[in-house]
Amino acid sequence: MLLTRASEYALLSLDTIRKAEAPIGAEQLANELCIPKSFLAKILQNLAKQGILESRKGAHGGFLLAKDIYKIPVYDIIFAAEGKSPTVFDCAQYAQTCPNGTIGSCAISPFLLKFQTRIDDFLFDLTLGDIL
Amino acid sequence: MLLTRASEYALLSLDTIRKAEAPIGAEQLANELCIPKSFLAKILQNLAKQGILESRKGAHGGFLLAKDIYKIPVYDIIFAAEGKSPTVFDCAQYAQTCPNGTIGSCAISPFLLKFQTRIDDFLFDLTLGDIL
DNA sequence: AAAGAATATTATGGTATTATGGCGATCCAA
DNA sequence: TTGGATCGCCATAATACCATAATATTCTTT
Repeated sequence: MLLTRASEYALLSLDTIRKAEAPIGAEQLANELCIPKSFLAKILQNLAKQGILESRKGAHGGFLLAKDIYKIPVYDIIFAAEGKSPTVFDCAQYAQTCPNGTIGSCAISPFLLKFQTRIDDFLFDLTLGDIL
Repeated sequence: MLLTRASEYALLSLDTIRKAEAPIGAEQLANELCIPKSFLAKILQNLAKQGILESRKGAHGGFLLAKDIYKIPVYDIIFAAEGKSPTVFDCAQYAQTCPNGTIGSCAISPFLLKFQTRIDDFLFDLTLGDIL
């Protein structure tokens, strides 16, 4: 699978957060969406680091959107949630056992690159506002 | 990752097989491509079942292409190699723990569907001949 | 100061991927 | 017809990653 639950949770959370008027806490969000609290907290933190969410500590704190939903590419959300960009096939990861050791220059490299580019472009051009 | 090594091995194998004039055995192919024999054998068998490869037993047997490379969608190859179609995100697999239990009708379903369709279309229209 | 809430770190069970080995069934060729 | 070559199938090990849990710490508002 290209995406894991982290991305699902991230997108669902953002949908709830954008509808709220005040900051929402991780725990409340976890309850509303029936998502494990700890797991969600980590995802929200990553979204905040990426500049997608703003986090406020202390009483009446929580998370809120940091920018306009039409200025947040879906790509950024997924990258933050997964901790890496969604990849078709990661040659580098298999460097040790790449047949012939021809990383990036084998018969199927052009195909993989083109495929990857298609996906990246799609996710870059699409904003959170477009899909909600 | 969207694809596993099974797809990589399948595509590399098909590239070698199409260049050969006589059937190639699984063992020889494994040696040439530096791929574990048993693992490769299973993949080749799946490609044969799918009608992409033809298998010949006995002396001077092996695998050869069953049809023209421009009539083999990359989608079919991946499906055969992976044992399933490449999915962006499989909601059904998480049916038990889907937030709100709204499978296929949550806020992000339309996005997931559109994304999946893009990938499917890309792989359907692309043939083995196009990428080699 | 005290309470509320994010932040950070570590650990763990489960599951999919990846890889291996062996043996039987089948087929071709001499 | 006989023997070697090859596919076909099953069971299993090892590895890696996903998803989750638990806990302690830091920060901020009231």
